[in-house]
Amino acid sequence: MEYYRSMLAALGHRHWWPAKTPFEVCVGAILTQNTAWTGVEKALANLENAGALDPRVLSALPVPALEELIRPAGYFRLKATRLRGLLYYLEQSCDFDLGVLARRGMGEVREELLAVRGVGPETADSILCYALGMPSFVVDAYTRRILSRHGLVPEDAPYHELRDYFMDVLEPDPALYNDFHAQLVRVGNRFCKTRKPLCEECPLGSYLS
DNA sequence: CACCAGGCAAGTA
DNA sequence: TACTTGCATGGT
Repeated sequence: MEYYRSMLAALGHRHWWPAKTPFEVCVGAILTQNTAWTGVEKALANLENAGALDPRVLSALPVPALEELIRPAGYFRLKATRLRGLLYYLEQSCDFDLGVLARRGMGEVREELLAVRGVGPETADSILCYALGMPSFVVDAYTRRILSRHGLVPEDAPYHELRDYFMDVLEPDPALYNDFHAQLVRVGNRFCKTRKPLCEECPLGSYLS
């Protein structure tokens, strides 16, 4: 919590995820897997220009066409199938009305998302938090890097351990989880860019006080 | 040129 | 169960 207060003071509220609609969040969550956001932006722009940032239009799109549109996000064949899988789930579970999912129990929806091929814990939590407005803490590479380098968790700590680390302490407040993860990404992006063990300039230490 | 980016699943022993 | 590998483009 001290980290959060410090980052909040330094950076201000971020209220995050660059997307216009909850559905766009779902698409972005798949596209950004192990990929720089710049490529994802291009892919999303392509989809937008094609009028395909709509669940029904996107579902009707032939796979090769979809692959071409998302090519700049990398792993395009893989992600095309993953998107189809997620679309199928969204249609079956709520007929593309994400508000319906948002009113159900978080644990239940999380399990269902994890059962979709190509949806792992981070993607599921991103959708829960940023598309459905639920208090599911998102752990990503930056989160792990920042916490482990500050000796708060082992470097190879499993996903759920990091998630619990936050959720055991924080109130289940969607806006808080949203902003907190955004802060971590911002700090990681600016100061812990590399995978290599040291990030000398990382000023998180100075955020603690 | 080498390395990295907001993961995940499948294959191997 | 615990490693390893494939997936692909674009930027530094």
